[in-house]
Amino acid sequence: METDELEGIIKKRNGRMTRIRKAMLDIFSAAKVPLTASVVTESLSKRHITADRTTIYRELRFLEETGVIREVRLVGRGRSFELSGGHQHHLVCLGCHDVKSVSFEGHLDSEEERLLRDERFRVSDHSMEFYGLCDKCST
Amino acid sequence: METDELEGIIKKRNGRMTRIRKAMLDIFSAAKVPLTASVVTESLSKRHITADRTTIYRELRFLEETGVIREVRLVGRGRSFELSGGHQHHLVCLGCHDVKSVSFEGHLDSEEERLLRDERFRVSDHSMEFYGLCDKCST
DNA sequence: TTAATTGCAAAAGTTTTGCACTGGC
DNA sequence: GCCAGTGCAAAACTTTTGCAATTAA
Repeated sequence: METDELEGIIKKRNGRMTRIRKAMLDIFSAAKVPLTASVVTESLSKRHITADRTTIYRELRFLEETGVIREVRLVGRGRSFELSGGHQHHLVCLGCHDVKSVSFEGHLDSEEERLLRDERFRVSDHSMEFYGLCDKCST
Repeated sequence: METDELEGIIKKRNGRMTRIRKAMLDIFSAAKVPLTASVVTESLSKRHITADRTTIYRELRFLEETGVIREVRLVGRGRSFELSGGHQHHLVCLGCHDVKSVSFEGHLDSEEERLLRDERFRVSDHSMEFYGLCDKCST
């Protein structure tokens, strides 16, 4: 998603482009893996921007409600978020706990159709994570 | 997994069959969805068994380390656990927040082989969750 | 101006740690 | 009797709430 596009979404919600919000959008745009609230706080510090915990959490909720970011849950990690665009899946190393985002080359459409037919469950989103050992840790 | 089998696993770890541990094994065996620490505490109460929070958390860790249960992360829910045997996936309703466990009829073996080949990542486990609306909430 | 955003204080919820006591085997 | 298991108190960590002050538009 482009920065301009993000700003458009936020303006529709009567959102204002504050220093903290802009920095958080930058941080999520640059992130290659999902970020927790505390990691976002650290990233802001590196940019010499201080923000109260409360503000971070409120902003995360705001960005999630506007659809800019989405929540990700990974075993062994705290609640985290990533940019909504470009649906990512994750490789979580059980050795070094590193996370890598990857795109899934398979397709789940037929499975989602089956769930609608058999379970009467209308899928709108899914998550898929792989746990195991990365190259460094597998020896 | 059979109860006898579970007891065998625990004995190998020098584990003792206490009232609380036995009750927790029963609770997880009967559960149809992943359980959080607080839900486990409530379930124990219903059986007139009181257990300190500390004990619950220590027991959850013990059961996870012995491989009896595994951690499950679902968006919108706290950290939860389910019995390891019979790998389950989940339908999470975004309307009523109910969870249903289902087995996936597809196959991810080829995808896991691709990850080993292209990413040098050795998959040992995966999670897959579907989010959407259940029958009741989709009207 | 004025409504959205922020910081601060405080509370609520979750998970862990240290230590002394209890209870399975 | 030994040592795993337990409860209690306390701390660490995460997330939310209420309110007054600030600031983008």
